Amino acid sequence: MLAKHKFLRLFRYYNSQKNPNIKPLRHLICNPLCTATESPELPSWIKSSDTKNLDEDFVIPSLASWVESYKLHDPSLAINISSEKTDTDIDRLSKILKNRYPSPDEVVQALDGSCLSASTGLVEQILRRFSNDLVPAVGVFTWAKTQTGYRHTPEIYNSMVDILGKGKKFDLMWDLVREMDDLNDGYVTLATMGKVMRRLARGGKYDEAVEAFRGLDKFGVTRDAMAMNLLMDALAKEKSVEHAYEVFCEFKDCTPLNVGTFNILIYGWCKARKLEDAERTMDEMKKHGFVPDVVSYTSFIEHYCREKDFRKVDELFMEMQEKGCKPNAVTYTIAMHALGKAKQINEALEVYEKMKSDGCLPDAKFYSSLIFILSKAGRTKDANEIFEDMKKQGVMPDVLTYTTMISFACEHSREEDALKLLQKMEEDSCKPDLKTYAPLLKMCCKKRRMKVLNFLLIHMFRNDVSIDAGTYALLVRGLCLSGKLELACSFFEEMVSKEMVPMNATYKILIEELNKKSLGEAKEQIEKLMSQVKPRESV
DNA sequence: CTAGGGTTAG
Repeated sequence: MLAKHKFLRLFRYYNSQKNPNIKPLRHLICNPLCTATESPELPSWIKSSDTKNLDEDFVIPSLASWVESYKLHDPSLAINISSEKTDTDIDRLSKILKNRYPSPDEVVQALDGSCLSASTGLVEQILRRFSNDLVPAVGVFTWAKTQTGYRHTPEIYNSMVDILGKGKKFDLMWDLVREMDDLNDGYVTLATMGKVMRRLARGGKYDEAVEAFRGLDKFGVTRDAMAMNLLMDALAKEKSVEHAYEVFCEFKDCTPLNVGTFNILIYGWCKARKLEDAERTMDEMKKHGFVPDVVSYTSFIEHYCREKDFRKVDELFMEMQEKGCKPNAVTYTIAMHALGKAKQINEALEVYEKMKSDGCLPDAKFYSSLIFILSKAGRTKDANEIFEDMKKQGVMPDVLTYTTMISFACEHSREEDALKLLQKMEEDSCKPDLKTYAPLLKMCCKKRRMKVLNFLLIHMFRNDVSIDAGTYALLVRGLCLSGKLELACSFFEEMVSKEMVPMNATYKILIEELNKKSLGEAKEQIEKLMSQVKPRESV
């Protein structure tokens, strides 16, 4: 049967969407937890591979009727749904966390003294809101476990594993994985171990990531093609395609391979500018009886785009045609974007024309790129027209489209436009992310709009967007350049208090500015903080 | 998450 929390998320999702994007829906529904026979049968379009071009008038009623039949199927859900409306718990909980307790234990104590009760929705939201803030995240997670009648879902465990990995707390991360395993309830899945491997790879612990893969069966997870691809992808994306290749060599004879396995390597070699290795992998792929597909070719096209070798890009498009491999929206996006960035705007627009004549439909990401290159070329009016036109074509702007529009509005100091777009996003139920807020924050620093800055910080919090080290760096730097040193110092302190390691450049600019203004006392304070920063965990 | 993101320079 469909897990309750999952149903609730689905419910919230369908309640909030004006323009359904099927991808997250499928992600929500299509997993082993949800495929049991007792559940009302899912609408068939959810499982169909054609996730694009489903229109709203069709999807929403279909989903709504499924949700209704599900409610009948499990009447207890009605109660949960009505309690969804009480968003005061999250506010009260957040207020307590604002006290910035120094350790998770103290968070637990504070929460024990409150009359809050844990629920899946509440914990999920807190973990999102504090995903870059370990003390409150771990505190709430630990506290919720002690609440009677509450049990963490596997997804919440997975989120916590991910948060610990992101914060480089690898020992704690492993402890938690073992704790999940001890529950003996199939809590550790490939989703869990995927996060583990990815975080280890990102932390440069390549060997440990491989070890995690080797030991998958200890947690009852199968070492299949999907698991191996996950590991290889994690390694290849973190600048270590060589490690990915080693994994490939070691396991290729005892693990089933698929096209994806080879594409991950091709992509990795291309990204690392090792074209010969990429070509060798392509040959090896053929030897294994796999035919290069659009993904394989697109990786090569991207490589030549990076090299600005557009003659070679054309050749590859031709080769694809010969081989009967149709380029898709991704392929066209890459080619157009690269031409636009290389200031060959007319050639870029030709790609758009070619795409249309080839019968390939643009998607939101494609339009975002088009808007980006037009704006970059100073053609703001055309960019705006495309932004309006895409909706008429039935493609709703996504977070990247809005971020692109907001970035350029900020770059041209069109404050009002930028904020209106942010508001429009909300109306469209399109959630902003850190990259959406970054240009807005930067603009506020530059123009010394402290009230707007404050508004944005609250906006972020309300949208569960947790500030990361990069965003703190942007704030400190921007405020330094605008002479708002007091605020710059307080963000620096906040950053350090979250165990983030400031970059040298961030530290340097702050010290320099404090020196310039002869603020000796504040400078000493910052130096003291910096000396207490724990050096990055190594080996 | 097998491929498409502009990020931290004036």
